[in-house]
Amino acid sequence: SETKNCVLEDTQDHLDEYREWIDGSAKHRYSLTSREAQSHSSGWAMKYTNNHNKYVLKKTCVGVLVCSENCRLKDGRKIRIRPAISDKVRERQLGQQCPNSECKNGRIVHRKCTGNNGYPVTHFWVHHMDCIQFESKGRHDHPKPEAKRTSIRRRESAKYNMGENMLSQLSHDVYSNYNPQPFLPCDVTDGNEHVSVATAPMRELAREIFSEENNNTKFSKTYVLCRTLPNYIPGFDLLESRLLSCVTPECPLVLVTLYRSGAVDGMLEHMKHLTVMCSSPLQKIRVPKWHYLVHDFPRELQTLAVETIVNLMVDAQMQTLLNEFQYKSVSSLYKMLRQRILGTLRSFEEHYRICRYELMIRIQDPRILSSAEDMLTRLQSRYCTAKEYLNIDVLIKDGVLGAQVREFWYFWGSDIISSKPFGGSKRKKKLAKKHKTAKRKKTAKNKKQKTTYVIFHNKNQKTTYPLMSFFITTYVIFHKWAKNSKKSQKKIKNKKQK
DNA sequence: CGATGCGGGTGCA
DNA sequence: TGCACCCGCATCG
Repeated sequence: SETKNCVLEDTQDHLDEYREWIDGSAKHRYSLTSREAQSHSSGWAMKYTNNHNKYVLKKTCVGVLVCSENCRLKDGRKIRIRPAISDKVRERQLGQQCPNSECKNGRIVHRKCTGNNGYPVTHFWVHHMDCIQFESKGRHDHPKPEAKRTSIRRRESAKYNMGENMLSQLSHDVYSNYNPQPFLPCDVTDGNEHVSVATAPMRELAREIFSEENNNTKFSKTYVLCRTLPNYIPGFDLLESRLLSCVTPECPLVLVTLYRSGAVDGMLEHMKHLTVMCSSPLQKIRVPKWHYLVHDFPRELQTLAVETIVNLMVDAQMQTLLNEFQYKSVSSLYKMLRQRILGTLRSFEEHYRICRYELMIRIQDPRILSSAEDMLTRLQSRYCTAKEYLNIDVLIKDGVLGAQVREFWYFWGSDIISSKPFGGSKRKKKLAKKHKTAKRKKTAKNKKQKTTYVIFHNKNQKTTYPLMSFFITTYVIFHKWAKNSKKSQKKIKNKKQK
């Protein structure tokens, strides 16, 4: 097994392209973003098999349905019907008349799969931090059943009785969702390169601005806006990434990243890297500590990019929850987490709109309002350099806008953010302290009574801590869910006893 | 409605 | 204890 582990470690970074018709014993590592891998699908008709192991999803092949007369269609092909996955439905399929109009005596019969030592071929699926692992055992000793698409297409055609052209168009539309197109304007081949390349600009910029050695402790206290040159990083064009750090253990980093374009792999690598960066090095499991995560993608990339991020977060959360609670029911938890995280994602436009609105309604004076608008435009401009951004921070600190902006940050940003750009005078510090202690009290209170979790249910704070609130609600939901499942188990047991 | 997954349960080696 | 298989059930598209 030691050699096996070595081999696994060697290939750890390599992800495989999803393949539909895997035959023979094989092992693959698929991307977390792969739809097919997510749905554990295969060209072969595979049914779920209970192996009493919550970590590992096991499926067995249900073979193929063929004609008892072994007839041929006009084009010479033989009948290979995809068997239904559920036993009852498959039972129903058997004995029906052969769909070939020229075959009159033919009946549908089941050809079982015995390619795995006399047993059906098995597939195993395991979800990991960085990939979905697949393993197949045995070689199919029967022809391929018709693909999922064609069997559905057949149903569609029966339903709508459409012409061939319309039909192919329809199925193309339907299935374009299932086969995410690889992002074309991507010339990156090796995923490993992204990480090192991606880190450089941030660290370089940090060094440039603060003229410091690449010292991790110092770096972790900087407030950086980084803007990378177009096409500087292969795989994705990072428009800008704001990174705010602080010493608070719950939330060491605040991150705002905007991608202009890029390949999913590149983004995934970038996000992975950020996950590591945003995690405390002492932690065994790398959990992203994003306080704010705002993304703006081109429309065609949005789904994939969001998918990437969500998967990453889901996985990080999954690992934590599973480790924390020793609960192994992966799939429903996975789905639940996905939904929660998707619910907390907000587009940059939306985020900006809300922030801007909140800022503007606080400014009464029309002159100040216009200079605020100017400032926002300047900050938004793609020519705004990092130094300039810091200068604007200084401007805000002592300028006319200071009070409003500060108030805005206290309300919309957390104390973590606001304390950075608006350190400043004693009065401001007092203000900040007030806010901080108030929040701390609340937190402490709620830490004691673990079952209520109202910290982030306050209307204002909910918007302030979207992800934190997510973490908390996840925690609550998870507990409720675990309780309920225990309850239902008890109920069932009680019923049986009765 | 069927695909998919969960999990209790049984029989066998 | 591991494996194959059965069944009922819940969820989802």
